[in-house]
Amino acid sequence: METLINELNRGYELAKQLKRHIDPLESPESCEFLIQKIISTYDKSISMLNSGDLVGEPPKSLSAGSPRSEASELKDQCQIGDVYKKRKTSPRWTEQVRVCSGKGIGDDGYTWRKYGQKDILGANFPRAYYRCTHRHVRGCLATKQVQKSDEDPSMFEITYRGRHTCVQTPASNGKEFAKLKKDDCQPRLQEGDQIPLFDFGATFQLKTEDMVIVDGICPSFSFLSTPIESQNVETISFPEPLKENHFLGGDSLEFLSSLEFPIDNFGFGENLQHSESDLSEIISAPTSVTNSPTGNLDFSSLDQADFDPNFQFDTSEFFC
DNA sequence: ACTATTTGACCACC
DNA sequence: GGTGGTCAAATAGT
Repeated sequence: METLINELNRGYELAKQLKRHIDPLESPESCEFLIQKIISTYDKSISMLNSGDLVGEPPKSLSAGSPRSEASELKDQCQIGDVYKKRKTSPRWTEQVRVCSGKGIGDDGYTWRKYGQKDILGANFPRAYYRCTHRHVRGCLATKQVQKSDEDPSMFEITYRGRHTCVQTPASNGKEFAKLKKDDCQPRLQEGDQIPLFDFGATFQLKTEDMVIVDGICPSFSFLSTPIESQNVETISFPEPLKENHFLGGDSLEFLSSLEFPIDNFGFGENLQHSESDLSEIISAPTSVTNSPTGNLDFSSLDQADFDPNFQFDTSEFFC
């Protein structure tokens, strides 16, 4: 295990060195993206290994934040009348994900409703509590906690608790998607604001006229039709140059357009009028990239595609 | 009017 | 008794 950690650390450092040697002006955005992806993967893997998350875990991908089996799943099945006793018997496994960027944190494709916030002892920032919007309608007991990192205020630590028992689709969850909140450093969107794309740091200019375009593009990236069971979370961070319109900002929408995603597969062709929250949701949803049925989708598919302008996602695999 | 967020209070756990 | 998680009334936003 120690050797493995050392190797991962080595790879992590090498990837960072490589990143430093690449001239952003000469390198394709894809290279920058992939390198950042590598670093992110190493970072997560190391964290998982150091925290012992893999002990007793099923052989899932190292790059994903595997659920931690804190207690028997049998407890998950308990039905407790007293709401306060639910804490005792609710699903005990948790997932943690670090999300780069102070905007659009935790936009993972599910709709969440904030139900509380607490100052945590020893933490510089309060912890926000969210539960699935469909808690009452569909009895979904999934919750998550969002807390700004003490070490790096630009990072957020998100802890997921419980599995979604609801099935959320872009069309169904858009209206209720968690609003951006000032307390979480998520300023409300306004025309001209930069909003995160993919929720890993990339941003692009939000313009009223872009709405339709975004509606057409973002669903392709939103791994929203998330399976109930798979909640591994992937953190992908774009380097600063990419945040500043080099990759997805401004004219870089061309890049997204060039990917030619079959948006009709998501049912967005029928409803191009989305609310602001719809947009933020759609855009940021892929925070949990590995929420896909593949369990570890990552962007390996992008690797294979080498950013071929003609590349298309096989959505049948991701969204079925 | 409806929905989401805020926040003080309550409760379980350690 | 302290702390964290949740509830629910009050408040804000649309």
